[in-house]
Amino acid sequence: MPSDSNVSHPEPDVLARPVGCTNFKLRQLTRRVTQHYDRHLAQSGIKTTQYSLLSHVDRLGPLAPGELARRMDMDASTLSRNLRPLLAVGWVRMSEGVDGRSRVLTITDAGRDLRQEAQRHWKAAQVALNHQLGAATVVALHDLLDQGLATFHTAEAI
Amino acid sequence: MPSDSNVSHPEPDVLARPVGCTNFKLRQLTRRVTQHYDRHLAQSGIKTTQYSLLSHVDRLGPLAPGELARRMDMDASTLSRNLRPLLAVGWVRMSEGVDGRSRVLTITDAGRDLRQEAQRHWKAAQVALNHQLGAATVVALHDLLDQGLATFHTAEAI
DNA sequence: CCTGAAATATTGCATATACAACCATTGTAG
DNA sequence: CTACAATGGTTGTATATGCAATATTTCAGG
Repeated sequence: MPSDSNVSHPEPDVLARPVGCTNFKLRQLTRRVTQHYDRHLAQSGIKTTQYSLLSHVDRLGPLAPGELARRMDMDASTLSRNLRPLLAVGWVRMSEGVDGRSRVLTITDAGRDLRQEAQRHWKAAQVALNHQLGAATVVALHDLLDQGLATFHTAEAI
Repeated sequence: MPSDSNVSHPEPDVLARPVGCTNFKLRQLTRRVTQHYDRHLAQSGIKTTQYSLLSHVDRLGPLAPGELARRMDMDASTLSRNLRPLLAVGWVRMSEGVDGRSRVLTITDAGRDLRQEAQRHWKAAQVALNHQLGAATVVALHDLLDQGLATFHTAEAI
């Protein structure tokens, strides 16, 4: 049997043959897609990442920065800094927590207003993307991204 | 016909129903995957993004910064700055181009050596990812990412 | 009580990313 | 030839990202 093209392996031999760099492709598409969302959200004066952060603070209610970082699966220091503009502008408030160490994040009224306004633009961006890529493609992509996130979650040892 | 669940539309009605934010999911997975590659590549003292850049300069041969930016589908100013560390360390050289305006990028011998060394770690990272996610999943993901990139390419009007 | 480990958040440092504005050079229309 | 648009690249400004190191506070033993 010189060729195995008709053999139905559960996992083909691609295992040992990386076809292009997953990281590069991911970063490339992420750049493009972020620009797409940003162009829509620009009309509400907020970046997509900030909208994302604001939405999470809104939905996950008053909670500690560390907890939010875990939920959003990002480094605590990154979150700390990304919060800065939102705090400065007054869309989010940070108050003392139960401890002397911990803090609590709460969305403000202004923040909630902006979030509602921005949500319309986000939705437009998402719908436009669905149209451009085709709904089936987007659904399939989400499935794979979710699967990747579930598998990878936080740190794995080398 | 009250339900269309058995009708084979080419595009289901998901078009108008965004299921989660594509951008957030993409960014989230990109963060995780970049960390994965970076942990492997750390052993050769280079970041994944830099390895990517170095590889492109190597493969696409001597070429102008602008051209490289177009090929890698990134902003020229981003490329300009990302090149800085590679130039400083001497993995890439920038010389005068045909014009007084244009420049030419060339990989150096040191750069080529490092690239070869780093490539082993990149491959290990890619293989590990293939194992963790399953080859079929990675192949499917690449397909969707490529499809997205082809559709989206650079700027579209809102 | 005191001391060292654990938890929580932030800062130092380096890189990645892009838009807008800018400088230099070249090409072109008059 | 000269004024002006086009081209190629960098800089200004702002944000995103994470690792390592650093406070600060709490907690667990002794």
